Amino acid sequence: MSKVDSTLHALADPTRRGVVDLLRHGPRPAGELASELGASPPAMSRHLRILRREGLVDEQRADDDGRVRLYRLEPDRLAELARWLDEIESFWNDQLESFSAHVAHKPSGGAVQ
Amino acid sequence: MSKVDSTLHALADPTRRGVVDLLRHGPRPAGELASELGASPPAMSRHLRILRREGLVDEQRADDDGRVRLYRLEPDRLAELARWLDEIESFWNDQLESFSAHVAHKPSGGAVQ
DNA sequence: TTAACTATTAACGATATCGAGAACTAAATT
DNA sequence: AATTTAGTTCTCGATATCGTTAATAGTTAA
Repeated sequence: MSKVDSTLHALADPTRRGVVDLLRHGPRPAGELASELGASPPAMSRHLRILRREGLVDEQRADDDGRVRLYRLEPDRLAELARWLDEIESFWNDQLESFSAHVAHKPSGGAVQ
Repeated sequence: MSKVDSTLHALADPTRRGVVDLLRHGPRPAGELASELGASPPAMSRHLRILRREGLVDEQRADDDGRVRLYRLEPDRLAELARWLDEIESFWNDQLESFSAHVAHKPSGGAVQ
């Protein structure tokens, strides 16, 4: 349903998560991603296609060498995922609060920890 | 490597993510989770076992009826995942900052947008 | 214009995942 | 004690996923 589903699916693979980890520090050519993560070029290409399809990365040819394809992180989907997690956490904190309020008879501002 | 991998794998399935979404609002019996998400009891049981194995949920028998197994969210793993995303986002913001610094010659506090 | 290089796509086999139905366990009800 | 209820485990077949090898496209270098 939500786009978070497909984002999670894309990140479920360790190689693809490794790509995201590497791209945090800046754009990189597909070949470097492959060699650093111990994946064959075809395998990496497939992973990159999935990440591209899910909008997690973006591709662009290198200025100085048209053969090289630079991949860079596209953080919007990750931000969505972060929002989903925040949502869950806020609900969770509400529950903890109401629980401690129940116990301590102090409706707001109780030290939950 | 990291525990985030297995967490993502556990959340990759839409049914399992639906379970997490439902459990945000409070504990629920396995049967309710199954019927609300349109999964057969055996299928739901398998999904719950995976979520339990990855530490995302916890199970406990109901006080008033020992047949019922209540599942509740265990948010630690989700918090780890949130931290991983925060890490990526902070790197990303650093990059945006250094980029805008490059452009605007003002190292800190520039409006990135 | 060839040859080398970067990367992608295609075809195929191995492995993993998932759901459905049957059998089983444990607790409550009668 | 026998039956019903809640949930799990087992087995099996269908489907999806992933990696490897081979072939292809586009770009640069000789």
